Amino acid sequence: MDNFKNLDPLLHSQLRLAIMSILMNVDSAEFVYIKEKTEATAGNLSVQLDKLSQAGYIKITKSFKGKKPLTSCSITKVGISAFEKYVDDLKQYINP
Amino acid sequence: MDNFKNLDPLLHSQLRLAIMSILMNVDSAEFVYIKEKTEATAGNLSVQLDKLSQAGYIKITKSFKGKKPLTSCSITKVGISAFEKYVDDLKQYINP
DNA sequence: TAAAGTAGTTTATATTATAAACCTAATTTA
DNA sequence: TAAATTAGGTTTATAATATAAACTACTTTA
Repeated sequence: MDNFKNLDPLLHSQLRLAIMSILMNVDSAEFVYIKEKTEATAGNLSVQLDKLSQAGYIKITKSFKGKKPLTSCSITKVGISAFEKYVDDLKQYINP
Repeated sequence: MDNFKNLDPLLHSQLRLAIMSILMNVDSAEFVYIKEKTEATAGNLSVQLDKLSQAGYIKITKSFKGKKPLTSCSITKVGISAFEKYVDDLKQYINP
């Protein structure tokens, strides 16, 4: 309980944290839904989803809704663990 | 309770958050003490303390301990409010 | 069929964090 | 007492990160 634990840099980012926060509470979410909830630009969201996916924190499934592309995201077990650890580590910073 | 609040970018940084966390719990702290607790390099610490000071979140007092320079830091009222707001905003991200 | 819209991705730029190099003064060692 | 070492920083250069602008590919509407 002495020094500060390093916060997972992948999660210590407002947008990625918001994405993970959403995905913690749903089975899966579509690109457009996440975009609206986070108020992120599509470009930024695309990049950050990719990073989370690269890390294995989320799973991205590309399909079609009718004839339009549809990107769906869901959190993985690894992602859940990482999120929980992040929250736990963070407590050290925000509690007296 | 719908969309995500923006997290104060000045506080949403591991090192600056650690600095503020320390200063929330003491009257004042010396540069070297903060450096040890946070395990930051002196250069990085110097820069980040300066940013917090510029924002009015902390007060930096430069004096001498014997013949050596001594930099002391303390949190301001503005800093306390900002920290508390940050923690509050953050809860939206980490609670279900 | 031209213009506008949807759902994204790629790439260029701005911002931020970090470390390396540097400074000044004091102290120790040879 | 000259040279190296240490303390306590600051400044500056670089690496990493976030963001927005521009672009792609396809679809719908006028």
